[in-house]
Amino acid sequence: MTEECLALRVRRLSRVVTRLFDGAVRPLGLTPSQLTLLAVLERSGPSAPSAVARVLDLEKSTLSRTLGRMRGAGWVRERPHGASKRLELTPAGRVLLGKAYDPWHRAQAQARDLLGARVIRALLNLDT
Amino acid sequence: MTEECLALRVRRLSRVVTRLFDGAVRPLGLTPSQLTLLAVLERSGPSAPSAVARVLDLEKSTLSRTLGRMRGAGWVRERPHGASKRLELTPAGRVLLGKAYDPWHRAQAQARDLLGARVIRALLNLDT
DNA sequence: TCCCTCCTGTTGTACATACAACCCATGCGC
DNA sequence: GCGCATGGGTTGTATGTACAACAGGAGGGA
Repeated sequence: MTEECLALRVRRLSRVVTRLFDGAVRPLGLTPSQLTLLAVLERSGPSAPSAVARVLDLEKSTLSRTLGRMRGAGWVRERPHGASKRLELTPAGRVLLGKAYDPWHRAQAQARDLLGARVIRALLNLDT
Repeated sequence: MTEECLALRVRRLSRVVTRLFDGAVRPLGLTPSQLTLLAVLERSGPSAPSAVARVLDLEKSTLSRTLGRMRGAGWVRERPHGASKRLELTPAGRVLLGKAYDPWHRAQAQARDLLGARVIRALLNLDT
């Protein structure tokens, strides 16, 4: 069971990769989750939380709390929009994302070395 | 960045797969982490926490707390051993692991469908 | 109009996870 | 024998993650 369990494999891999990125962006006061969120908002422009949660396969409650912290840090802002809202980066958020690019790239390179081309190709072709 | 970020990919995948296994074993009062730990201890026999942490790429502090909960539930036991200790399953732990086999197998099948043969082959060939 | 349902988001609670700081035992050099 | 580094484990604190329960607005049908 320990040999083939996909939960074990995927979760262990997630821990290792997360530590890589965490070490890289931590000096900026940023976590991997938060960096991902900044990047998604930069790419998508103003978005509803539910849409972001769908894209990232994140539980809405999880997203709600992480956004709370990021709003507190002044990196994202939300404006009401019907029954929902629209999330957008603040200027400070954009600046931070810019500063995160180099560390991100370093971690990405480390992760590439760790995973190897085969795994990466397989992962990127996955719609999830 | 969102297109190729390996942290995003691996972490999202971990969330999806974790939810699959969580849904399967939750009725037993078990979490995916705890199931993994039961399986590892069953397979390895009495083990030092540091060894288990190494195998699973788990931070020792994380393992310490998860073990605390499992000890509280009566599924694992520890006996002192020099400066360290040895962890082992209790009979209740063994029984629980037995009951978890069917749900685990179902989740594993779902995960197999989700990931596809290519990804799985790539993952299993990874030493991490 | 009114109610009912559905969609969205937040809050309560519990667990996983990590880094940092600490405690303790062991063993080693001298 | 004595200090001292080293490894192993726990505790403090913060974040991520989820399920369940709840709140609130929007729309639809009678």
